[in-house]
Amino acid sequence: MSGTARLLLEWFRTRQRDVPGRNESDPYRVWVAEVMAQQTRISTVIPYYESFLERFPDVETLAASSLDDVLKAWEGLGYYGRARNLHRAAGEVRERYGGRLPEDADALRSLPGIGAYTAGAIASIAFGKPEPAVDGNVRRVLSRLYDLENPTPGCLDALSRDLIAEAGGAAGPLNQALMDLGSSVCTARAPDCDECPIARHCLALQSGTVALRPVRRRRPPLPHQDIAAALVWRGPQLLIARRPEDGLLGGLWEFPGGKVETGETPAEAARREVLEELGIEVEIVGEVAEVQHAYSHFRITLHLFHARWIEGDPAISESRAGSPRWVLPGELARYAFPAANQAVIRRLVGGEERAPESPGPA
DNA sequence: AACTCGGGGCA
DNA sequence: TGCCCAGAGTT
Repeated sequence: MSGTARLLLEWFRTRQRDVPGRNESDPYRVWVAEVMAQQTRISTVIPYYESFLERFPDVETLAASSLDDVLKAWEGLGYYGRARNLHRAAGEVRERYGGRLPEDADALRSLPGIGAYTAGAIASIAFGKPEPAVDGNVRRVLSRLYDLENPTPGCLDALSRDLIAEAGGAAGPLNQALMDLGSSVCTARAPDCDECPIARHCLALQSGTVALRPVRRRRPPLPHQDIAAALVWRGPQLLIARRPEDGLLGGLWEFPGGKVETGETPAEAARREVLEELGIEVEIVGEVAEVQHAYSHFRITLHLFHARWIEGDPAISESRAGSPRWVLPGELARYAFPAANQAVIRRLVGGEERAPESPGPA
């Protein structure tokens, strides 16, 4: 034994970190934790993990639930395709595998939302299979350990398998040790090599290239867009619509609106979009809020307006935005909305933001 | 291989 | 502000 694997396992054994999906025996719980953790910090995942499992304690419950309910539990966590895939995969697990996750990594890999990393993580952690699980942390740790500039997935896979073999096949603990090391010691910005249990084996540390591993690309500046949307009031009710399931924020609910075109004001854009998308005429009667929000690849200013319904029935119009419906402000809490809307939603649910000129509660 | 897809935390 | 994060799916 080279010692690297043994040092990793010893270091990991002394760690007691509260990480979702670890120290779990239920493969379903491991699965949910790993999907939630995709591109998401663990501290962000923790509250979602507990409440999600309380609401969907097993595959059967998840498969039998509506996508709307699953998205509501996912609201604010981002990458909503994960929730859609998880829901779809639960159905497949129920149909094909009798409600139990398959133990084989390739079978896991074929389920929606389970890629190479997640398949390896579930197989190794939940089922004890000698499979690699290379996430961003492991990629960084191995890149530094072997001083590799830009290793391919296949290369990292092979290196992981070697370490797993050195660990006597204990892939679960070894994979978790590599991930844990990457997230707490061998970090991207400020690696703490003094505290690293395998520093003596680290080729990048010997070469002085730790800060250069792995290489990262520079990103172009984020473009900006103005978005206008309307709180369309019809008496005490307001109008919401469900976004298409494909694409950005797929399946979430929103207030109707769209991009502000050049040469028009946000208020004009809000009125135009409501007419184009839902075929209803409204009059803009006031401004609600102006929200700044950043997505991964662009940023927006969301202009929200109060609007008064004039004519048109969204239920029978040829709408591109599916399933428009009228709801009371207090009912908004049932629907999953994008994070950019949350502050306004809270005010509406709490009754602080109300329809202008409305008589108010009797 | 390049793009899309959220949101939050941190220097 | 830019960068990163226990990645996957699509083209």
